[in-house]
Amino acid sequence: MAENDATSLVRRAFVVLACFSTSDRELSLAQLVARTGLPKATLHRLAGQLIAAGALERSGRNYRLGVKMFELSGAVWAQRVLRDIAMPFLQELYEQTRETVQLAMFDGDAVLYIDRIRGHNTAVLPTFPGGRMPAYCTALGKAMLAFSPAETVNGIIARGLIPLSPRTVTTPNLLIAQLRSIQRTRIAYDAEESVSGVCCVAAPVLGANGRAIAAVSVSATTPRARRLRAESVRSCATRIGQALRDHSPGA
Amino acid sequence: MAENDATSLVRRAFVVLACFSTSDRELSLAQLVARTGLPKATLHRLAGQLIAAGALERSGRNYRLGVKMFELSGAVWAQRVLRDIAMPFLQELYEQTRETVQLAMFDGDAVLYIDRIRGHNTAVLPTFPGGRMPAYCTALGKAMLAFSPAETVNGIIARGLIPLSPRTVTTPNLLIAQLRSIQRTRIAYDAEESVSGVCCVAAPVLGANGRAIAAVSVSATTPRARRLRAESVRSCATRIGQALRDHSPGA
DNA sequence: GCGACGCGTTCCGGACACCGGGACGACATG
DNA sequence: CATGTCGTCCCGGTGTCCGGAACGCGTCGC
Repeated sequence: MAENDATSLVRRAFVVLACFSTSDRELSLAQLVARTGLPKATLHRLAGQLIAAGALERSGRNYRLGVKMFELSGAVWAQRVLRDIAMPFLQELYEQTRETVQLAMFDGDAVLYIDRIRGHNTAVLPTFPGGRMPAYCTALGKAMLAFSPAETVNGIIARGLIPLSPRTVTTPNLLIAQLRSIQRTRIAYDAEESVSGVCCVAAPVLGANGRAIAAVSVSATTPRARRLRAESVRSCATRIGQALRDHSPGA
Repeated sequence: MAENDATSLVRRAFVVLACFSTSDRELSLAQLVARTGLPKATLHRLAGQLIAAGALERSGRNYRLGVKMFELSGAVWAQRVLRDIAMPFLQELYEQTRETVQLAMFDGDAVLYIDRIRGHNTAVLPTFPGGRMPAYCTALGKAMLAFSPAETVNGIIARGLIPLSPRTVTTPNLLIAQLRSIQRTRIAYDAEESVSGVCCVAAPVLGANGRAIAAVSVSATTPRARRLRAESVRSCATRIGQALRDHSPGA
């Protein structure tokens, strides 16, 4: 485990917290040891300190993230402002489509999900606010990649297009062609490329400089996806972009 | 500053992170020093470590919370499950009312806001997901207090009912009478008690044991508040409670 | 029942990551 | 120019942190 190279306590603390970022609700001390490579006694003490700080909680003999981590997230300004401004538009898009609506930003090589509106009987997605997915195989990611610097795209291609589903596009030329199309149409599709059985239409939220700040998407199970209206998504994204510019002129 | 008693580095780290939990988007090193009482060199180093961990970011000479803090929040299971399950119902409530809908949990003496749906031209509230407010002067808080152990209520009263607005209820007997009424009706009101110019109707989400797990509210500016339908809010809360029980039988 | 194993908790001598006062350069102001 | 405030860096000192080891508990297989 590369993370046991960490010598700084703060770094170690966040390595431990990050262990919970996957699908695990709770982890035992032994599991944390296995994941971080930190010595058991060290980890036990660190976990105790994280509990005292509210970052972790006990659940029986297991640990889970504490409410403090939720609370601190509200103060992450970039996400909060985007979410606040986008919410009315996302809400309208949901009403127009009756399918799951998602808002995401770009972070590293990944899509970082910011918010989501879903109704009864909408597609069950593995994504959630705070979650991440590789950019190259999600409509949201591609929508943003198409309006990102070429170095970003090239970097992602160089690091490899690992398949996430049987339909993931893994050839650089095909991805680049898709991004070219998105640059023209401002609409990105994900035809079961990230999640089998789910299709997605996304559009980039652009800043004043033409770069992607975020993206909006509508997702549906494949049989229902033919009803997804690209124009609604694109319009929503455009209006969010405008609302952001109105909120922070010069941004 | 009481927090400078902290000797554990983890504790100090979270004291620093908590400085951003208020309304400040960014803080300078000097402001962090003033707020935490930690020595400047110590703080400078700690902030650097938090940056390395992704918990803080630089913005010019200032600091702000980093994207990592948003990302970790997605893994706080209790909030995530509640939010996921409640979302379709919140969405319906928004459509019925066209006013700001909020979902909250109870944490310590405070309401912790979990999610919010708002539209164009809805009331501007100072609350946001991750934010907190005293329980005794918010409809959400009172809805939950009414279905909490008596010790909880007595503790809050003993610690003092500090006014948040000119309309905040600060006499224990009146609060208790309100809670009695809420126990009968399952509806709580906030008539400009927490925020001047804003009224709120809330209902508790009850667990199988009759205790409040969370609460739902609709807020509107005072002139529009007479249209708020208590029955819609109560029905929404009841259905969320049922959905939670279906999701985790025995909880 | 007994031994082995895995788990979490606790102890304690050692050490090194962290501490913080102080120096320094940059910038703003009178 | 002098003063004050800011953020950054240095470095000797030290106390918080480290982690191996021991321990108690529970489970499982023989």
